[in-house]
Amino acid sequence: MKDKREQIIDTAMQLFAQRGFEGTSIRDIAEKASVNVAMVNYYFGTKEKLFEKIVENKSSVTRGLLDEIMNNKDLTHIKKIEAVIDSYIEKLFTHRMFHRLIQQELILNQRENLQSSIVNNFIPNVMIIKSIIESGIKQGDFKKVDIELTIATLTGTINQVLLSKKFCNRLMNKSDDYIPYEDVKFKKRVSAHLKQLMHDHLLNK
Amino acid sequence: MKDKREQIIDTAMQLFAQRGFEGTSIRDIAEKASVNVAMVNYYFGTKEKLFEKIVENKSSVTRGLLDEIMNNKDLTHIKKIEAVIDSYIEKLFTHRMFHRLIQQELILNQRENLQSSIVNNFIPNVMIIKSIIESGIKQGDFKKVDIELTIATLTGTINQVLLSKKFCNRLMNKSDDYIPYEDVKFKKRVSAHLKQLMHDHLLNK
DNA sequence: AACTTAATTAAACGTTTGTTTAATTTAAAC
DNA sequence: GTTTAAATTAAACAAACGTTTAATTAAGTT
Repeated sequence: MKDKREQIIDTAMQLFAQRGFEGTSIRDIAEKASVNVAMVNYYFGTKEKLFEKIVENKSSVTRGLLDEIMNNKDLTHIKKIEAVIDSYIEKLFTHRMFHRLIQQELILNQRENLQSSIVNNFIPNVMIIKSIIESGIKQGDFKKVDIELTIATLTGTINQVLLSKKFCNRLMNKSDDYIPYEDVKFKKRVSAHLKQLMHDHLLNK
Repeated sequence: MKDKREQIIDTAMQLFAQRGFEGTSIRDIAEKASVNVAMVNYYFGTKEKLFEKIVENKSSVTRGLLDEIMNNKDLTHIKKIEAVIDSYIEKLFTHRMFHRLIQQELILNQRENLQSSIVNNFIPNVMIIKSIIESGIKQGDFKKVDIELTIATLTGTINQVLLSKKFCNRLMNKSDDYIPYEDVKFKKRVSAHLKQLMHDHLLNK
């Protein structure tokens, strides 16, 4: 049995991701987490601080993986890009609730500090991918592409299928109750597409 | 001078797009639109109906353009794809407030009917692009790609730079007050990237 | 000019909201 | 077993919310 603090965080993240920050009341959270309403403010002070705590908590987990890929000298440039793709898909699909939450926060222009910290948290990842592509271009493995927009394509494609289940299912001709994100076959399909796309786009032939 | 009904719709769309549906109060809308609070309910009944009216209003405008492209027999397959890209960028950049609004609604899982109608509204566009790519493959102009995910890449890339100004500017190394969506050079850059990407990905060489 | 409908307003209504209080229970320390 | 602090509760609070009401003004019709 998780302790109540954790229970609140987990429940709040789910509800925030589903209904948005303003769309979720503290009473909603408390009820679903089976705790008293006052416990939320007791542990976190305010609703906004709870929100920040969620982002803070999860962000710390998602580091260091891309560094390994970049520094792995056994991999060619294109293999590194492939590893980045798989790492990204795995991470975002697994933590999709949290990912939806911060994407919403990015689109909304409320809470500037939080938005800044989210962006700042993402920039190092961008830089790593950027340096891989730059190196690939320098050494003649890759074509001279628009690096920043190529990164936008990578993340944008994943977001497009990840952020709305309904949209994804209609696009893929699946039924509404199908959950693509838990289907290994679907993950592999997205991975295969992005790898093919990057092969085509990056490699000098 | 616009009439008050229009003024309410325009203001509400802006605020909904910026702050979300629940994050925007009727009083906010009324104040910014310089009308009495009661006018919103007088014209639209409820806040939710106002929201639906906005989506309904705008959706009707955005049709018919892709059909022309598809049926234009002077264009090769790849030229059609290029035309689709430019048409999409133009449309989404111009109506970016509205686009943010419906993207938010897609991510949120509230208001199922509205979500369905948004998805339904988008599917015909998907089908047109799909049929272009299918035809291209059939006639040997295009490679056998993952059609659905290629469409996700097209829309996802645009969304990625369109939905959050702050994210876009940081990715592109621009200052925070720069508004990329009103800069023709930026539009052309996105267009050029997507065309290059689709050339690489689709064309049989 | 009288009448009718539409537009507009300020005020009020009942809920829901985030948060606080004050009292009570549980757990830990001595 | 007594003391002290932490955890938990039900109740209350003020503010903000969407919406309605009832009264007033403006516009259009006969």
